[in-house]
Amino acid sequence: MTQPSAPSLTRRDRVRAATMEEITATARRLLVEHGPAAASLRAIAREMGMTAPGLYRYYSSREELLRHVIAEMFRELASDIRRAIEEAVPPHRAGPGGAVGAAGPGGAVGAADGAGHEDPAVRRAHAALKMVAACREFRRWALGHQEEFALLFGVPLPGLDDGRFDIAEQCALEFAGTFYALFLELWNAVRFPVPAPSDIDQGLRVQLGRFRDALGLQSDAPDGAILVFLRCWVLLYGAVSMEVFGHLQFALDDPAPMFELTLGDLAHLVGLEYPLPEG
Amino acid sequence: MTQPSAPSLTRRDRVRAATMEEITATARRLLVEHGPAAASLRAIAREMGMTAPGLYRYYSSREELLRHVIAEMFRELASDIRRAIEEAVPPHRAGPGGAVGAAGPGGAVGAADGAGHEDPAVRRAHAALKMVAACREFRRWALGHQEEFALLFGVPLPGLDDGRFDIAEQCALEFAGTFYALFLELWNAVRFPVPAPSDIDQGLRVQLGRFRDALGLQSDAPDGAILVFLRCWVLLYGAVSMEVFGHLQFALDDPAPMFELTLGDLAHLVGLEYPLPEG
DNA sequence: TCACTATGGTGAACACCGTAAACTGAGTAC
DNA sequence: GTACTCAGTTTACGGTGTTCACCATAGTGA
Repeated sequence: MTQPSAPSLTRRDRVRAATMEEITATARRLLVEHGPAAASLRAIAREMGMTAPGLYRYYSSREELLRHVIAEMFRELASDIRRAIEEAVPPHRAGPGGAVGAAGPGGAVGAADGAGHEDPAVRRAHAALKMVAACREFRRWALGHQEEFALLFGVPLPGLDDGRFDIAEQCALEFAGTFYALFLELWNAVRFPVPAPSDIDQGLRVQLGRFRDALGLQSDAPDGAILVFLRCWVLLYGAVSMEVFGHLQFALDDPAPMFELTLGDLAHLVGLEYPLPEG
Repeated sequence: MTQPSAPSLTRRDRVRAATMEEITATARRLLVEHGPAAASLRAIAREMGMTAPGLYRYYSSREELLRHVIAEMFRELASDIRRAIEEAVPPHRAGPGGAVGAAGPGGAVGAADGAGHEDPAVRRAHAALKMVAACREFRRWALGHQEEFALLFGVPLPGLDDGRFDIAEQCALEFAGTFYALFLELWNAVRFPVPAPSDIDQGLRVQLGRFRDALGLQSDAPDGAILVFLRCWVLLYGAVSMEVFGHLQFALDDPAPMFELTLGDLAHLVGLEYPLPEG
């Protein structure tokens, strides 16, 4: 040891070991505050009062660390959207035999509210409110968490798709399940028109079936409904990511009114008329 | 000079100076062949038989170099799409007084073909064929140039939007003009329903007008038509970028049939029925 | 022909980066 | 006491963008 007292001078005294959550939280904070390049292993470690190689005790690479950050963000986003869905409809006191909604792992939140309601018109209205709230919350989160959104929905990390099913993809699927659960409720409430099985490309139909199985929510929704779900998702993704990534700036300074029209398109896809009473 | 003959041994003899085009071409080749991280200044320079600081004679930073690469890609993509549009309809011998289409800087290609035709049904059919061809070519290019597509339409470079109007944005606008010129032809041929000016949010309408002016193609298309144009673009962008970025893989292995349905949605937006005779 | 200048580079250096290997100090089970 | 594990640290390697000082060549005006 060349400088006997150097270690205790240069680093913060660590009274306990770091945790994986602290590391991902630090990484995320740096990412949000100073951009993706600032979330380097050295910077993360420095922020925690340690050195970069120490992080390898917790994650095998920077990419694996980032995947855990991604997973955490997916969970937060899904949670925020579930909350927005819950708050979209007034609380409903279910009857004694009510609340039969099958809440799967995706979390069919609010299934006891609108879905369990006996009046079809109320169920329909509640489902529409929830749908609009979920889409709005997705956009709100994206605009308020642009760096995070870019990580979740932008160009994927280089080695992300090496065959195995990692935690980020798992949480992404769970996030999709949040929307899908809402969509199922909508389908049960509205029964909007969907393509007949015979009108769907054969190869596409088997893929839709696999996707439904992967989501884990058992349902009687036909393949056509899942198809409509994906079309809605594509439209929502396109509108929000174009806005967040600035790809609409060549045309619009403020894409907000355009998004309202997108909501109208979405509502049209699921048999609703959009201009609802605003919240 | 410590080693008299060293310079001529270690580097390729450069008989002439490098050009900016050679540099961007080399950068692009490395990007495509080995991913974005491989397009480092040192690698580009090495590939050209020079050293990294020499590149600063041509570009003030790596980012500026990449912006020129982006501009070149936008030009190529626009050119490919224009060619696909031209080849979508059989060549038409215009009458003596024909070919009145106002070809602006965006390049209203084929304006002398379908747009100048006298039979409305033919004009309509040709416009539909061109629209489908353009969208298909956009997807084809994206799938065949995934690294390039990610650069053009993924998360933008960090410092890209620092106020000034650089060459990449200029070429992006020109690319948009390619689609817009086609869209104008479609509008003139089909006159599909568009939102009335009074139905469009006031703030949105002035933005749409600004956008039309920025494109430079003088036209009598109403604001509602530009709005439909943007909605088409959002849908197309969403479908293609989700597929290229792998964000549909959680649901679909092969998104091709899904894209055909997206084409149907697009056709519906512009008053056409999609299942056309395939090319 | 001489001096001057612009062009188009080079090599060294700086401050970073992810990562691997060897090592170290504390705590703990036996 | 001894072996072992944990949670890090040093050190090092090769890579990155970028800056700086320098240099060879070409062209030009006097």
